[in-house]
Amino acid sequence: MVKDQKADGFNRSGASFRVQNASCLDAPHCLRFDRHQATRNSPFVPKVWHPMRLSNYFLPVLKEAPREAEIISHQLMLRAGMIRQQAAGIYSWLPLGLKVMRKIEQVVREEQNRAGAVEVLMPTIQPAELWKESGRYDDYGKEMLRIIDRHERDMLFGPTNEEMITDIFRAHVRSYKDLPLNLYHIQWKFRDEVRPRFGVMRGREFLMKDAYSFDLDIDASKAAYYRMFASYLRTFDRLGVTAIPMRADTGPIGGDLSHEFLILADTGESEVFCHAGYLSLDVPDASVDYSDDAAIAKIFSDWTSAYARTDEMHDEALWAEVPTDEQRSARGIEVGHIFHFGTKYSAPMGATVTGPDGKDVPVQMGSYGIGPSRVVAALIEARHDENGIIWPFSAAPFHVAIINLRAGDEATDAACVGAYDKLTTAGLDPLYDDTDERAGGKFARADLIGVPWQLIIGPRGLKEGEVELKERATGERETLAPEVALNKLTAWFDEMTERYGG
RNA sequence: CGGGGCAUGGCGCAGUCUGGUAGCGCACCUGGUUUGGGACCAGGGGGUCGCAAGUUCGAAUCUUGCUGCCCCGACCA
Repeated sequence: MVKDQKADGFNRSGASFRVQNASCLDAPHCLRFDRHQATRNSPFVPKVWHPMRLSNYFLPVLKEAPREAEIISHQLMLRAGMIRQQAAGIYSWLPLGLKVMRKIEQVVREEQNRAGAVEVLMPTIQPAELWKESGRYDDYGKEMLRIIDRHERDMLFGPTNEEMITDIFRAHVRSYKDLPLNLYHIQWKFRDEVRPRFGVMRGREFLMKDAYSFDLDIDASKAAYYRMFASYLRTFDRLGVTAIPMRADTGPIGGDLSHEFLILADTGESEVFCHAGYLSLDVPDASVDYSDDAAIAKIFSDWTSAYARTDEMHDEALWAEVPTDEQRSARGIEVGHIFHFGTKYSAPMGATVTGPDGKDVPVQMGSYGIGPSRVVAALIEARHDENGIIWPFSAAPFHVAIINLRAGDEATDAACVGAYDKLTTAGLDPLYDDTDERAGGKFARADLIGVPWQLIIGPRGLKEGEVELKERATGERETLAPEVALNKLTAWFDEMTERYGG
């Protein structure tokens, strides 16, 4: 932040640039024309553009949901201007949707890094050869989008990356001393689903974080699995939802140890059955020591000892052993899936390391997926009301909407801009609604896009030295002195950062 | 891929049965009055009615074929 700048960061002269809030991930600062402050006859009044001024932002909200949207998250994502459908199961991400997805991605990234995984980036397009080596080129079926390039080479749009990561591993790793190793990336995948549906919940193109672990033996590989397991618990906890690990079928990826993580939501796709104890189990906190195999194994054991299965894996006999008053059945959305699959890829593809005894052995592998694009929809399914979305702190596109009830009124504008500066200085990411819409429209829009707080500033309140603060989740409104409201927001921000900020 | 449905301006819809050359609400533009929970008045712009062929003097409307999208099922992060 430039220190000696006057409080009005949006000064009309446009003479000075402000250092952009680090949390803004948008386009570089540039000169734009502020249509709000422009007169009708001369709209080209250049000024410093701030992207988080709503009149300069791109937030195409809809009053009515398009007919094709059936489920609530799809409807709300369309209404809140987060996405635009381009074809069945294929979406453009508009600014608000992109911002949320990036925040989710960042939480996932931080927790992967914390658990010892190392980020890479593999391409979306892969050569068919690798898949012929593993035998999956023929097995994967029509879900894999096959492409022929200009040289008549068989290519494909990657539905997953086991083959490619195995290729990278075998090219660079020779010794058991380089293990354990866990590489992950966050990249777009394409699966040509027979029937895409529910918006980005089951799209054909989707963003996935996929991690791959490499270990010398099964015990070490299981320890790697447990670390990812623990990091998933932390990831979803930080995202403000309860995700319960459930024993899963291994599916086409194969393997013999697998769990799905399901967010509980009334509108979830699958029916789940679990022991009530899961709803109050402690999630490992930020001090978790991933180098302590025993501690991590205990987390795994604590989170898997009681019954928890989806309808597909449901076992009535085992379920009957759960005391009736401890049984909970609910709906869930799968947001993560982890597999241990041993040497399924390393053996056929020759990914071996030399062990301490001098013998080459194929590495033990596991893979670990979370779909950030799906998590966006899943969070909405889990957290919404009749007025719109209710974002958790970590995924919220903005922390607070500053609602100017009389845009153009000098004192009100100044108060809003002053609040904006104080909040950004404190680290918050506010959205300043400086449009000249009516109050009702602004409130409805702020509710719809689900920003945690609304700071409502108007001339009537200012005359009494008051502003209003509304909490989105509860709907509670308080009339406060501006300083008190700002202090409350910054205190909230500090507390949330402490609790969910990683 | 099996079953069902839909396709008319940016969004939501009427008009189709019973053919006569397209309408409503929201949104958008202009002017004015407004402004603390989705304002009002006046004026205005925007649609080859998914595509193609056919029937007819005439097709959004009838016939045939195709395409796209949505829902249920099988499949899946």
